[in-house]
Amino acid sequence: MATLKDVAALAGVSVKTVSNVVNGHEFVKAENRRRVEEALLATGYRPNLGARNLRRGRTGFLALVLPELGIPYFAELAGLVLQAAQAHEWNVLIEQTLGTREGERATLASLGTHLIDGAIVSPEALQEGDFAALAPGIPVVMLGEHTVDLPIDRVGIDNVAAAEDAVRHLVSLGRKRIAAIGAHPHRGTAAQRLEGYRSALTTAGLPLRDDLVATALNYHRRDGATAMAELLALPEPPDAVFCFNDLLAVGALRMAAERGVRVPEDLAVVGFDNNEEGSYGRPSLTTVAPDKAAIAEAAVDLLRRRVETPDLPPERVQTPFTLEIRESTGG
Amino acid sequence: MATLKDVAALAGVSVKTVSNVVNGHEFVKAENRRRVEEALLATGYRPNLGARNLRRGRTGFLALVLPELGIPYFAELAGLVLQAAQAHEWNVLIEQTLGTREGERATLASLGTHLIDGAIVSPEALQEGDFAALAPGIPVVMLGEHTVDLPIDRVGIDNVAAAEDAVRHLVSLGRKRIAAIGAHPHRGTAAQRLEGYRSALTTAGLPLRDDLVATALNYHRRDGATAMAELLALPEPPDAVFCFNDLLAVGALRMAAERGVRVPEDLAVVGFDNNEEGSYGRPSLTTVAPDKAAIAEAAVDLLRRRVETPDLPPERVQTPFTLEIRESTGG
DNA sequence: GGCATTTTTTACATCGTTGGAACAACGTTG
DNA sequence: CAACGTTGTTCCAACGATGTAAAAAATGCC
Repeated sequence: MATLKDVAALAGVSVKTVSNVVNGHEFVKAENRRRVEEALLATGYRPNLGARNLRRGRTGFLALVLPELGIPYFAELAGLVLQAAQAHEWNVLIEQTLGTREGERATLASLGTHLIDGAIVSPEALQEGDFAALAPGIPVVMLGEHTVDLPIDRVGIDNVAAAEDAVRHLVSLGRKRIAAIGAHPHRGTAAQRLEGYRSALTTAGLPLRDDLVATALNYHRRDGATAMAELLALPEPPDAVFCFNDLLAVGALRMAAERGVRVPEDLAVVGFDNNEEGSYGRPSLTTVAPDKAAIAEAAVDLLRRRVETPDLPPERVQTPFTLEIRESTGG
Repeated sequence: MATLKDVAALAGVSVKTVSNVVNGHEFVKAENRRRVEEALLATGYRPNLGARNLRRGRTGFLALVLPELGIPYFAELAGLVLQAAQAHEWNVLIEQTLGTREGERATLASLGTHLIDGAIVSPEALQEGDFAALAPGIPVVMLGEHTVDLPIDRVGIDNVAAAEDAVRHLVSLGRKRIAAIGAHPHRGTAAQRLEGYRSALTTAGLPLRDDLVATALNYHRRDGATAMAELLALPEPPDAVFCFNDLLAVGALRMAAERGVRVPEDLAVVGFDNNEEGSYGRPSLTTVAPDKAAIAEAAVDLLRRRVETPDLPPERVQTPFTLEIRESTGG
């Protein structure tokens, strides 16, 4: 692979002159510029970005830390972040934590390897104190909620309001025994959605029944199915269920069908995330639809600002969402 | 951010000694090792991978070029490649081509920027001559089939045999009018699956009817729905359909349901890819299940071998697959 | 203790690039 | 024609890490 030195030798000028041409600096004589450009073509020169970045102190990389690409929400989000980053000439390095606390800690710690200009992190299991692992001085933008309150930039939707909207919709259908699937001891997002669920029930004058709140330690389809099975086994099973993500809802729908429960007649179901999967299922899934493109763009933009001006006060960006009403609630 | 120099100053030894400790070389006195390790902890040193790789002549990066992370198959595969790459201390850079020929050409051309040690490419629309854009000397492993026959490493399943299995299964159920969804003028994978479909029909003594082969220019859910609608509008609609991927099948299932066609009674459906989505739908989807982990591992491994020994003859690795029989064919 | 041998440490050059200083060539001006 | 500013070029150092070779220290042996 050709280096600046090779090009310079071929063009009969100094290395720096070639560098000047490559970087579009002025003050290069037309004659020399022509010869350098010729030599560039002849050698097929490509800058070694590693060396360039070493010299410039900027890497041109951004890390995207998320639980798992196998989860549609994160896969879709990752695709959008990739596109948003491209506009800022950033390459994206994706790191999977597999949703474990240890994985997240380790990944956070590895961010300090000078390889990246900053990181967008979607935490799931992080807890108090884990942020100490984060090398100081690395610009980070957090996605969604987390339980720890640190001075770090954040992007996300108003989860409480979104959950309230979802549950209010179920209330408006006349449902009385509205369950929730997805409570979690350590997830900030879960806590907020639970809060919205409770507040909507209270506002509607419905009782808060603990047996209608199902915990899910993971948010995969099978966890939704398991939780649904438990709810349906109650002496007074629910007539509606609000799932904290679409995968849980898909699992719940499947289990309801297996148990002969009709959706939406016997049971109305609402999800969260608006995965494309939900709109093609039978019944199609009513769901809270965060504007994922807005999240991706806001995160990349916020990160760019922080990289350029590290001393800005931390910011909290709220992105919009809508409620997509489909067949699973009779829409 | 601390550098080797800082650590060396703190420990009172030379930079190289610190480097030796970091890299686990022998011949470091216990006393010095202890002091260096102390200093490493105190400074929170992290190696600058850019600099290290510059020196080593290796970038530590691998590009994964694929159509779109929003497609479950590629998202799942990407997750597995990430994991496989980790074992070889490779960071993965994901590039989306959005499935367009121009996107793929452009990405291939940009691989030459010295940024990566090699690339794993899942081509979709590449055609004859497009490989010229690929900078020479860059190790590349191709996933799946492509129409061009070049001396390049490849990993994939036997698509002809897999399609034959799928269609043979439909034949064994007694279906007579077996349709296919997913024919495509320029996709190697589509050509192979079509070949398998035809050969299985011929072997079973069933006629090849062109009106039962639906083209899909994209492989998204909506394309499957569109194609299914066309097939169901035929004077003699099919009693089974083999979809070239699961997304097409999901769309087809949805459309069948909307038209009041019962699956599997009136119509048996088989997909391809074994997305988790398919196993939770109603009915759950019978599908060809490639061993994705094996594909990811084989690709990374093949790439490693090629990086280390560029002169090896190109290799073709076939990974295993199974047929998962579920409700959509009465399983 | 003197010498050879082994172990441990260090200085230096290097990877490919770019910023800055220094320098050269040039035309312009007083 | 000397002094000057402008334009264009080269040289050198540096980014942070590591391989090499040489220097230094420790060890063994007679």
